[in-house]
Amino acid sequence: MTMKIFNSYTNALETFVPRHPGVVSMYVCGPTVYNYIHIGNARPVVFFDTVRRYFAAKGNRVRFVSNFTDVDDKIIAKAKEQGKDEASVSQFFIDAFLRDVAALGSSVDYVQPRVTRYMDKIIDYIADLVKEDYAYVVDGDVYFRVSKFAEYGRLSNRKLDDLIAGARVEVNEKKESPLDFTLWKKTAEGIRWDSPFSVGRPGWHTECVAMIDDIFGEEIDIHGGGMDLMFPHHENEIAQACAHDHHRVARYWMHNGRLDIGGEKMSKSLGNDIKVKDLAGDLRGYRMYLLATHYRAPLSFSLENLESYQKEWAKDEKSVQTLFRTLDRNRTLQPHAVLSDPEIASTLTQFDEAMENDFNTPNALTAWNVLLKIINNLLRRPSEPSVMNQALEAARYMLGVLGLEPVLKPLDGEERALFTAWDDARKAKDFAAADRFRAELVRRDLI
RNA sequence: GGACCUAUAGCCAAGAGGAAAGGCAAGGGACUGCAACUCCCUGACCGUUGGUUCGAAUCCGACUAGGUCCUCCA
Repeated sequence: MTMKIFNSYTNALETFVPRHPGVVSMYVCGPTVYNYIHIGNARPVVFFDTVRRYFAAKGNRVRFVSNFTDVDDKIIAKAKEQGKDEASVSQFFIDAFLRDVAALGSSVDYVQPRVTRYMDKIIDYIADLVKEDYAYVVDGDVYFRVSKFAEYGRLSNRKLDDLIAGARVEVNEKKESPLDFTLWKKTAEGIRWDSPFSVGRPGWHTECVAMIDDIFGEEIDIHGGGMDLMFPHHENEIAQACAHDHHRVARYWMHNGRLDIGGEKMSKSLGNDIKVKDLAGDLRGYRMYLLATHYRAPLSFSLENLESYQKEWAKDEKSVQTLFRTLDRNRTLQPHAVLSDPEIASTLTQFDEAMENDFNTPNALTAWNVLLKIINNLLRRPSEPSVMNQALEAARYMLGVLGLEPVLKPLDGEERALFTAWDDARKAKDFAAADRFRAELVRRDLI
């Protein structure tokens, strides 16, 4: 099979070949930590984690990096408002972010560079751009000279003339061109650093390329983020990297589509923004909801749909748990089953084909549903332990890739005895006792 | 003003030129000591309208409705 990825840079479906065989390098734009993340922020968090899981499941070593933007006007404003320093504000929301990420079933085990800890490298990067004449200093501010980069606009498919025509009346007269973007801003307020240009702080476009250059030291395989970052942020990253590092940051650019609420943009002014931490119920149901739509398509959120997917996820998890417990009760659990059953094997093929087709997670979920039906049928009647173990193995693989991992715990002696007692009571037609044991099993969430 | 995206059953959603996947909800049936879970069966003039084609949900044009970007935003 061949991995196909839609490359936003070329606007085409391309065969994915990592630069170094067996190693996939990924960078995903992370959050500006001035608030809790909302449900739209969860989309790239879940999707790119799934990409990572798939590559890892296929035996690759995945080098996954995602930054924290902990220098920003909004953080400074928040710190001022709360009478704290910027570092404690950003640390608070970094912690909150990582809790949300974990609750969504995404791994928090990745490289997490922060702007505040990258200041020297960011300043050096900007200084290099100035030295090479790709950037210029005016009154302590530094701007990137877009006119020097002929390919500007290629990623977002824009023409320079259109951009200039559409540009707002530029209040900043220091810039040579309204398209030039800020690399460094001189400031007397808030968190700031000394630099060869002035005392100030960096613009937010340089951090990602400085981090990528430092951590990977070469063009990476995949750069991901939301479609709304394509312009200007990613365009600006490419411009800087081409000037400084002589490559386009990443060989494959991936952009996820936007999430809205009931067809309306989610925004504070409409009063319809929802924070991840405020969602009720198991967030893995939300993960399933997010993965049920292809990552590039727009997704319209509703609480009704969330509940529907949460219910579905609960049923799915229950089936796998029942399969696991049945094998456990019969002492026929095998740690690693070899997949020889053709029906089960074909669901795996179907699953992989979906994933290899530009991470078509909706179709991967369809393959999962086929396997789920097989599992439920195996559970309806006495079945071969070896086939059941294969089904469990396949389920673990698929759900592991999707980040929807059921909690599977072996039964302890007491639980095992309870199942036996229930069985015995039913066999003896002592239904009053059977109902008591059943109620206890339900109470313990074992059936 | 410029650049785009989306429109498939009550809801969610695949499919991207050759007989409309899947899930949820709903109805019917089966299993069960009674339940729950589960299983089986039942659903589509693919936004409207012109065109291209032997053949269009899929390609092209127009229209309608929503949305995005050009300005902080995943």
